[in-house]
Amino acid sequence: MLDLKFVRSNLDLINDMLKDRGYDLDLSGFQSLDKKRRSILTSLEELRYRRNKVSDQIAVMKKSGEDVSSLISEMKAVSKEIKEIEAELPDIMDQLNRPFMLIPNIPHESVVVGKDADDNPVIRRWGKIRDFDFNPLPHWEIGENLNILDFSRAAKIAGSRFSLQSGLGARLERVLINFMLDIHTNNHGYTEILPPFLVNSISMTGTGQLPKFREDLFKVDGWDLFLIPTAEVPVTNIHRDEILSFDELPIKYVSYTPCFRSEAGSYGKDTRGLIRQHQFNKVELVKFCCPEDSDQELESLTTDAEEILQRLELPYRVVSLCTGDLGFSAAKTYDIEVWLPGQQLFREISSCSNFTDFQARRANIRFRRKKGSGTELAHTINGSGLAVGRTFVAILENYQQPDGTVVIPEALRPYLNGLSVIKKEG
RNA sequence: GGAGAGAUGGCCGAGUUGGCUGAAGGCGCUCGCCUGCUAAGUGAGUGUGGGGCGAAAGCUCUACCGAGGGUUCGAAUCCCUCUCUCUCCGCCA
Repeated sequence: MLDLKFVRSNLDLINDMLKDRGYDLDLSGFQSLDKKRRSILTSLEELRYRRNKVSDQIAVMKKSGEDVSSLISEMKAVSKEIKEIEAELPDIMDQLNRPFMLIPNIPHESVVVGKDADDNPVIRRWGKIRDFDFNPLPHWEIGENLNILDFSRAAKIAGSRFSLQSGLGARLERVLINFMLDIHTNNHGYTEILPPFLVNSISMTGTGQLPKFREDLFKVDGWDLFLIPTAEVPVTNIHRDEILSFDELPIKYVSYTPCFRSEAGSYGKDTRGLIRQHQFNKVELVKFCCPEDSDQELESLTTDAEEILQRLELPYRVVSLCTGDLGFSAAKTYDIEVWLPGQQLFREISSCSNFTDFQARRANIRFRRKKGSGTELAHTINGSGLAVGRTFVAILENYQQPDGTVVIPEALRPYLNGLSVIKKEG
């Protein structure tokens, strides 16, 4: 959510921004609605002032035994009027808020204007793409051949877009989670969080999933609870409605959670393999910092995520999302894309974003520079560090051997009792 | 699931026969004074959101005592609903 006062006085800028982002949002009614809101508020507060004053007067007069019946009947009318105006207000607020909540964040000045993913500039590349002297297979074939991935039974149990890992497949996934958490906590100074995997609608609104993206969420029938689509939701909401102190910033959290997404609207896309699942594991990095640091904190969060790929020796590139590809709440986003030789493409494995004060305003996350000074909105930053399932995919495809086995990256071997290769079991 | 208790400012804690209580008192914190010894004393200040005026400092109004409704001229105080916390019983990983 943007600042109301800012929008009020920068409507042209907002409209340009919406165009850059490819949004079709009509804000023409905004100004008159906002004016109406303020005039209603003013008259309401005048009436309340009067009521408060006279009520005090009544109390004093009553004590001294004076007759107050005429004042009371007069105030009866005033109270009635107040109630009528109060009843109007929610409707105005709602009319004003509905489009307002649908305005996306303003892109950072460094974000290039573009239409879609094809316009995303590549910022840097890392690692050498391996030269295969055989035809590399996609991970679903590798995994099923090794009996560590089973999509048909997953479909039997739950349906399409679910997966089942077994044996070393399950173990590799678990070990990857530990590996990532260990690096971020021990080497990068993040505090580990294990949050609820279901959250209420207030939390979902705080991070921007609601009201705009309800169809993407799984809701628990009969409860005000949703399955989290990312740890960003519970972890960012840790400090909802809080005033942080300057000294504790930046706050850095790392959290492993499963993530649940309906993937509505992506029918027919990535139907094979582990790429797009209703449930997947992710290790998420979340930061809270002061405004002047958020640019730098996004850079360091991104390199924190990159380090996982470097240690696993998986080649990747970093792209900066253009205006047309940028997410709703983000001012700037770096996508880290890992190379998948089985599919001959770079695939997003982490998305690192600076939300500036956009999420913080919704979620009411503030900080105070000094005791007694005013409050300011914090900036929030988050990114995957990394998507575990896609890391699993990248290992299978990049480390596959002609005989169908998969070599385990050096960095993971200590987590697997020194095991160096995944062979078909049983 | 059954029975009961509670939810007040950064914290503790008054206030429940409705009326200068945005809220006593204490602690903490900030600034000043005093003092000189790892402390004590003393003075002042110390919530958030919204509106109006102002270049600003600031002034002023309004709302907020878990949340939402209701009663009333007037509610932290009365009534209803909900949420959360605690205690006991039951059940359970």
